Amino acid sequence: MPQMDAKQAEKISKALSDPTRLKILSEIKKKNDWLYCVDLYANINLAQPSICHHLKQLTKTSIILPEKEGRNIKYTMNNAVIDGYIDFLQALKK
Amino acid sequence: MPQMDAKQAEKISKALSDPTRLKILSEIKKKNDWLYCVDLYANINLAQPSICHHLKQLTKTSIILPEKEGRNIKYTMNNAVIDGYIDFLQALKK
DNA sequence: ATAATTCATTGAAATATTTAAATGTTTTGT
DNA sequence: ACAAAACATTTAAATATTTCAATGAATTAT
Repeated sequence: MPQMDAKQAEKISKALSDPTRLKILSEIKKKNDWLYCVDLYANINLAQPSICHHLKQLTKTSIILPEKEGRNIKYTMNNAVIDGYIDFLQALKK
Repeated sequence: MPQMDAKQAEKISKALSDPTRLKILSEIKKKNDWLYCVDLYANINLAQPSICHHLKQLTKTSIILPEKEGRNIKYTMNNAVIDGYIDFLQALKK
C-alpha cells in the first residue's frame, strides 16, 4: 500500500465519524467474513436509503468492499485501507 | 489507557476529518515539541477565529494538549489518544 | 410475463459544520 | 494606568451532512 496522503486520511476520518457507520463496521467484524445488506436493515433503526447512504460513504473510501451475489450485496472489511490509515496516524505522533 | 469506545472513536474521527486540523497536527509534528498558536496564524490562510475553532476541536478530544505560557498558548501532541484510537481501529479488522 | 425482493437514486427537510467580523478577556510593555 | 498583543467567544452566513418518502433498476420466483 502506497503512503496515504492527508487528503485521503481526511476522507477516511470523515467516513469513520458517524455512529451508524461505526456500527456497520462492527457488524461486519462480528460476522467475521461477509455481511449482507439485509442484516443491516434488520439491526439498524434507520430507513433503507439512509443505510444505503452510509454504505456508500464506506465503499467510496474503500474501507469496505462490496460484492454482488444475485440480488444481494455482501461487504467485507478492507484491512489494507485501515492499515494505511493507521500508518498515517502513527506518522503524526512525535 | 482504557479501551476506547465507539462514541469516543467517532469524536476523534470527526476531529481528524478536516484539512485544516490535519495541517495543524502536521505542524505540531514538524515542530517536534511545542507549537505556538502564533505559528499557525502565520502558516494557515484562515482568520484567527477559524483557527481557534479548529484548535478547540482538537483540544476538546484531547488529541492535542494546550499549555499556557504568558499570553501565548502552546500545544503538544497527545500520543496516548492517538494510540487508543489506533487500538480501536485495529480491533475493527478481521 | 408478472410480481416480489433487494438495493440505488432523487429530492427535500432538518441539522451540523465551517468561516469570519465584531467584540471580549487576559497578559505584557511602557 | 494605559496601550498593545495573544487568544477566546458570540453571532450570523454559507456550506455540508443526515435522514426519509418516493421512485427506479436489477434480480429472482411463480
